[in-house]
Amino acid sequence: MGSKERIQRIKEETRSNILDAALQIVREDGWQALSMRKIADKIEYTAPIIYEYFANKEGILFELTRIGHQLLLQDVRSAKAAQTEPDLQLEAIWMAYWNFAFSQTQLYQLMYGVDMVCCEQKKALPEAIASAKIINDTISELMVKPTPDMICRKYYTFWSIIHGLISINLLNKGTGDEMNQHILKDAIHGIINTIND
Amino acid sequence: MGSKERIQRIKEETRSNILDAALQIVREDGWQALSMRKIADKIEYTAPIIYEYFANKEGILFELTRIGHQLLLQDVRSAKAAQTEPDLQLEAIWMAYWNFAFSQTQLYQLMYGVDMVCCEQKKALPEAIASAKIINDTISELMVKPTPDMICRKYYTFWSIIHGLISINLLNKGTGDEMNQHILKDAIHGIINTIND
DNA sequence: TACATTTGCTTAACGCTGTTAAATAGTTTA
DNA sequence: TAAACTATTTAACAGCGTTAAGCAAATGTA
Repeated sequence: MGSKERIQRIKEETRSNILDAALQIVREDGWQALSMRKIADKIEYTAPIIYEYFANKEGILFELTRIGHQLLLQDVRSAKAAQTEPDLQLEAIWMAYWNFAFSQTQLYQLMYGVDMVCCEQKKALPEAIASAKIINDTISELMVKPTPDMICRKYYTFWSIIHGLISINLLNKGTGDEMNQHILKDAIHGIINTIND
Repeated sequence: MGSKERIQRIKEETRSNILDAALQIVREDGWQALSMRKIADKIEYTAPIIYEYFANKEGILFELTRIGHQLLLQDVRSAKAAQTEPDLQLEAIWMAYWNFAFSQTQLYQLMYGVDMVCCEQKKALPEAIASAKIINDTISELMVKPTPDMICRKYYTFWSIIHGLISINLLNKGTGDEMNQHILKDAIHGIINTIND
């Protein structure tokens, strides 16, 4: 009778289990180790079951990308809220990106990896847009005469150097050591100081 | 009789054909389309033949990485040679990186892609080291009191922002449009101007 | 209660992947 | 001419993403 909701509930649970299992496999053995059959093994089903919850493997990756952007958005919001001055807010936000990349490396790789799929959709992800908006707003607050074009340019400059530093550190299997964190802070201050040029 | 050399020659030719075929496939349909059988088709052999020239697929990727670093090294050398002043040399070198990324996108993806294989070997590649040395020397010439530590830090800062900007542009399927080239030049000048801070 | 239908799940299969071993054809050597 | 060696292919294995068919258990209906 009233088991409609119960069924719905365990279905959502299974869907969540699939995502959890996928992430667990990737954390243990990297993206190249992820397969539908391994996910199925982990949730104690067989592979075809997964296709009742996701259209295909890319669908799972897309959902994980979304989860990643959700988590990052939370961190960005907290970072901004923890500071009052725009310059400190901006620094805190980029440090949040940095920390996210090394604490959630696999999600970061998926979200910003070069060859990873789901490129088109990413742009449209509301969580990603929300994070970008927070950053743009903070940059705007720092400018004496902000124009959309200048804000965008500064945003790209910031994002490039952070993403670049992170990439190099991830490539070198580093965990974001002190020297590079130093470089990051230097670069952030450099851009902030010349933000009105 | 004297066909030993001829055989050697056509063997080297086949090896080269394998690499050419691989690169051609990747240029046409992307990295995910590359397979041993497709390479074999293109050179009009069957797949197992390839294993007499390369240990495995990763061996091909490694060799392509090497070729990429060789080409880039040439560009870097030309860029430096075309200028006399260190600051202009440095700008020209980074522009060479930028142009390489968009003219040889597939090789660039292989050389610096996040999830691509051959990570450990890359650091040891002599061509990659040679390019890095040229850049470090040029940075050193720009400094009034260069120390290894500071040179390294500036190198990382440069490389991060260039690699970051390139990544974003490649992700957005862009071809390195004018605005981002503008950002790149701005950033380079910014770092050069504060190189002694 | 008996039959029909739907649901949940598995098995089997297709075409693809990288890779290896066995078989075959072709050329060289004795 | 017979034996040895070389070049190349065919066949196969295990794994991949994905789909279709089958089965078994639960549900709805008479």
